[in-house]
Amino acid sequence: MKRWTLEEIGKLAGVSRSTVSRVINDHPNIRPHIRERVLKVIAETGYQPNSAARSLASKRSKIIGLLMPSVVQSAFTDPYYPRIIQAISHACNQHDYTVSLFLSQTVEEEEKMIRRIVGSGLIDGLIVTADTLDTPFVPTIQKYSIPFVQIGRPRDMSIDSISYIDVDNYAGAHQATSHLLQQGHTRIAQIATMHNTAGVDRDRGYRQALIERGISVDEDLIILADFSETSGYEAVCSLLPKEPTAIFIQSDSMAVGALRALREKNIRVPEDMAIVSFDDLPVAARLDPPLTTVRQPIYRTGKHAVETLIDILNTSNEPARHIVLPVELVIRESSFAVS
Amino acid sequence: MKRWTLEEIGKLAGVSRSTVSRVINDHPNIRPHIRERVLKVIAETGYQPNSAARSLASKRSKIIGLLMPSVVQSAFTDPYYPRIIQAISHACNQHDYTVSLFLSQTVEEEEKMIRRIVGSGLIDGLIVTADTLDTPFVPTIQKYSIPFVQIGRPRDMSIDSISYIDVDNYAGAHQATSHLLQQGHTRIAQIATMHNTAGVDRDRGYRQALIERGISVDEDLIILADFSETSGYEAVCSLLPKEPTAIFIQSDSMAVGALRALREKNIRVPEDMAIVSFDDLPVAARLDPPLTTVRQPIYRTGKHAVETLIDILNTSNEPARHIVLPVELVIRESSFAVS
DNA sequence: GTGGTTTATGAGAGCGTTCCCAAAACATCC
DNA sequence: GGATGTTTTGGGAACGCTCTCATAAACCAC
Repeated sequence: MKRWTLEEIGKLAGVSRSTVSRVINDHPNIRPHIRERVLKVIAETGYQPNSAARSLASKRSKIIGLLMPSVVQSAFTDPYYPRIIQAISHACNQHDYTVSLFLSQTVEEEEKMIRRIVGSGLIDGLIVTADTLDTPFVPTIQKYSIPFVQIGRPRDMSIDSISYIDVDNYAGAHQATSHLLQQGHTRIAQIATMHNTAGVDRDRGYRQALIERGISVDEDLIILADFSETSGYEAVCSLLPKEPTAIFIQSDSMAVGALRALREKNIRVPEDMAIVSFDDLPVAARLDPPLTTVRQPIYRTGKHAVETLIDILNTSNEPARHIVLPVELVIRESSFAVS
Repeated sequence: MKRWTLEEIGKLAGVSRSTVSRVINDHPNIRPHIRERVLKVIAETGYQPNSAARSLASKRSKIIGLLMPSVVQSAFTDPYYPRIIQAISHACNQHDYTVSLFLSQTVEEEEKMIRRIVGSGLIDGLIVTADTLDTPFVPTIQKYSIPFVQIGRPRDMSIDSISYIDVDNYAGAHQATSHLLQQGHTRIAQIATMHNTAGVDRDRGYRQALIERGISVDEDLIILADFSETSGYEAVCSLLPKEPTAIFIQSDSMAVGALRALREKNIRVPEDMAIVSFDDLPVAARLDPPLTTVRQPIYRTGKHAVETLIDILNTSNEPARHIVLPVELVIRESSFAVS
């Protein structure tokens, strides 16, 4: 398959390089019959503009990077990440952008990678999944002043300058906890994480719901975990002596581990222990019993991230965009609401 | 952060553009003190070569594409894919390559995408996960004569011209089935898939193991499924009336569904039904009972794919490389071998 | 020193676009 | 039918690198 150039296409169509370029880039002020003639030649030859030349001349590569920091790696078993990757990839394709993937294992590697990517002008912008509260690469990225959006709210201090997409973790947790309260539970435990703002916000929602009902928060009923299945399992074990009647679990994957622990101890769900969790991953509906859980729109999160970034690229960086997507409590059997 | 050019770096170091270029690209014939002087300036300025200019001049982008065809999408819940993405990404970083991700939803989209990617010279090579037996994009890729490697053996007809990395599905299935035979089972069912060559090869291994023991294959005991958890569940249901005493299940994710079905029917594993499966995903060890399963080296598969592709890029396309990685039977409780 | 050989460096051209400016073509009006 | 204004087109320069070729510098032997 021959690689054509603008010049050649122009010659075939009887016009100049510039005109062909204008046709391709949808410039106004082209006489219709010329445009058609050019398009015909393009179609016949299968001409594709050379992307390197384009980037060089226009200073835009139409590539956006997806950076998932080192810590996420361990959590790569969580189906959340594949979903978000998928969403971002699709959205990029739709907008004629290409995604490049940057997964790093260690912090140093990360630093080096960012330098290389960002310094070389390979990418126009960056989507970053904010996993931890301390995101050492953010300063680096900002130094190069490359547009980026973060998935997940950054910590408060930097919130004004950073564009982000988040889901309403606070409201979701609030709803989940309120739902348990409505079932009459008063000793509602929480399996929580504090590594990222999602965890922090969910914790806030949980607390607020209790407070609104006049129930004081019992710190003993809050167990810290790390989003992994195993940590959910362990959290339940250490929670049982404290005799809660319900648990709000901050993620489905931890809930999987939790259910396993409860089954082993012969504790019935929801009769002896009501469970509400967060995410609504596909697995939630298939568990025994099916999980009541807060559905977060992962796909839309990814889509919004891409579209927001592209918008920033096409306009300007200011002001930072903040998008918070709504969540929805999906009631299934694990919380007893059905019976 | 200022973007420097070769010319500027050269001026600062008191040499020409060309010399700086040679230092960066590790050319021989540079006097050591000059090289040092240049390197010093590069370090001080934080200079990074512009990748667009590089690609344009050298006709190599140092980007490789990872193409996952439409059909894979549905199976994106299978942890296999995240793992392989991770492996490929890491391997690329290690070799100073960048990965671009191309997930397509529909076949037409795929076609269009390939044209755009491949025609524009954006990528140097392609890694393709071969999900189905019919891979309509392979001809398209070949038309553009862009180097690529496939993950998973292609169907026989095109095997000679295509480089691929595969795991030894045949041997794995053979081992798994033999293991069940050694436990004294004779009515060994199979939950099989035939969508891709992995499924076909595993089926062959299963059959061969039976035949070697003088047991004729009972086609009734082979149920077709599609790698999904749900299909595993359903397969078990339709298998039970036929009263097998053991099942070889072609993937862990189907085994998850299968175990769920067996638990619901109060059939004990491994006492009433021995299970051996394939993949050894993290979930396998955590199931109840832990799964005996054939471990395939997913991470190494990805790594080999990248390295093989880079090797092809640096040398020539001929002859096609074929790599088959060994697998290993991991014996846990679901097959009764422990007791 | 001289001549010849090797090694190290610099300058020019070219990669295939985009962008800008000037020229050409066309339209409008008196 | 010219003068004027507007739209459309073409050509030059630039983007920042690599690659080739020519030349300058260094080296070596005699």
